[in-house]
Amino acid sequence: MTTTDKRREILHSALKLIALNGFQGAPTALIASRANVGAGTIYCYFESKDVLIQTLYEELEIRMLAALTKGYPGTQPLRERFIHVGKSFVRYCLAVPMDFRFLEQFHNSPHGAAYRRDRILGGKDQDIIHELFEKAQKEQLIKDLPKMILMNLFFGPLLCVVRDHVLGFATLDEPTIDRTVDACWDAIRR
Amino acid sequence: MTTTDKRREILHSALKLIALNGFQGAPTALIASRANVGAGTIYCYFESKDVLIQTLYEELEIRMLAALTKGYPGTQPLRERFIHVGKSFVRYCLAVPMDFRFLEQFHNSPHGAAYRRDRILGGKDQDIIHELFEKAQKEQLIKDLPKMILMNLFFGPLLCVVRDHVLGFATLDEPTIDRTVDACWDAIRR
DNA sequence: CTACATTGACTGAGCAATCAGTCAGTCTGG
DNA sequence: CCAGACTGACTGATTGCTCAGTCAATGTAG
Repeated sequence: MTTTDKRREILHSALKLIALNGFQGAPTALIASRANVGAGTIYCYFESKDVLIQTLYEELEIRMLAALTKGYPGTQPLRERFIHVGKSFVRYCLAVPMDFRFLEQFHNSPHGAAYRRDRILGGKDQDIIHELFEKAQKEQLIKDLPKMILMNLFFGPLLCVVRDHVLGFATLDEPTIDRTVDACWDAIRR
Repeated sequence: MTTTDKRREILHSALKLIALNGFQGAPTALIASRANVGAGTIYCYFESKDVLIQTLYEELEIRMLAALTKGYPGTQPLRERFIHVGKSFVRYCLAVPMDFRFLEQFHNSPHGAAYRRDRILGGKDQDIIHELFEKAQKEQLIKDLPKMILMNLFFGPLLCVVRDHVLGFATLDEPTIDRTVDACWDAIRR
């Protein structure tokens, strides 16, 4: 087993434990043993448990953004772009439920709040999705509300619906996903 | 200070600490000292920390449901009832941000998942809000989607928007609240 | 004085992080 | 080609700390 394998095993085992049991239910000793690695090995690769978690978060966020961007219909009408992003978001989350649960745990923790504060107050929020909302607003296709509210109107329900599915409270099939994303568009369109 | 006062002080101090710092950041020793009470006194009133948290949750949930029900326009058109519930929800959460933060912490914890599972699978979910969605669906005023998805479409964005306000990422004024709730109605209406 | 409420030092469990030690793999001098 | 020195990735018992919960001692109301 190479050095990189161990690092990957540690990240994977941490992801799984945190997704299933929360930060509480993922002691370093358990992360190590599930990764078939000594307790100290974690600290060869990561300065602290916090750094491990932060690293994991950043990797998952990059993968998520890539999934939303993949196949992005940049030339089609804006409405189609919103629908694409919404569906991609739901499908990606359902495809990697562990990643989704981890991201949720992270967001609802002191880590998450701090991270978000940095991003928003640091003006670092600038990606394809922010662009999309700004353009649609300029073209008066969507309601005249603060961008953050529009984003919550669109993604808020999707987040809730995916959570309910992943936790086993509901079941999402393809047609239901499509119609839910359409409903989110109804919320923001003029 | 009477017996009841101490109980209330303990609950209040726990609420505040958990809302601000999460379950992690609310050790029983600190809850007790902030309540001007000995560490053992908590256990005169509550079997365990878990029971204390559960009790607190149930009290807050009752208050919240009361706030949504207050002034409920049971005779007006269904749309107006939705708007009333939506606005009441947002206003109440903004009025008691600590309660809101606590409820969020609770929902995003093992406690919350277990509680929710009991409610949903036990078929205990039957209140004025569920009634409202069912009636609107029977009258074909709202979309033909599973009730749980409709509820997420309506309340999901409100939850997100209130969270952003309470965490200081955004500011909600009255007109914005009104227009956001209207947008949530657009999401579910036919 | 009695019965009960309250206290806070204490206990044992569980935690993140450490570090002295191990050993497979690599290098070096003969 | 090989024996012996060396390296550093890896290990896991240990450390120091925090926490929920306990209980003997103390306070207090009737």
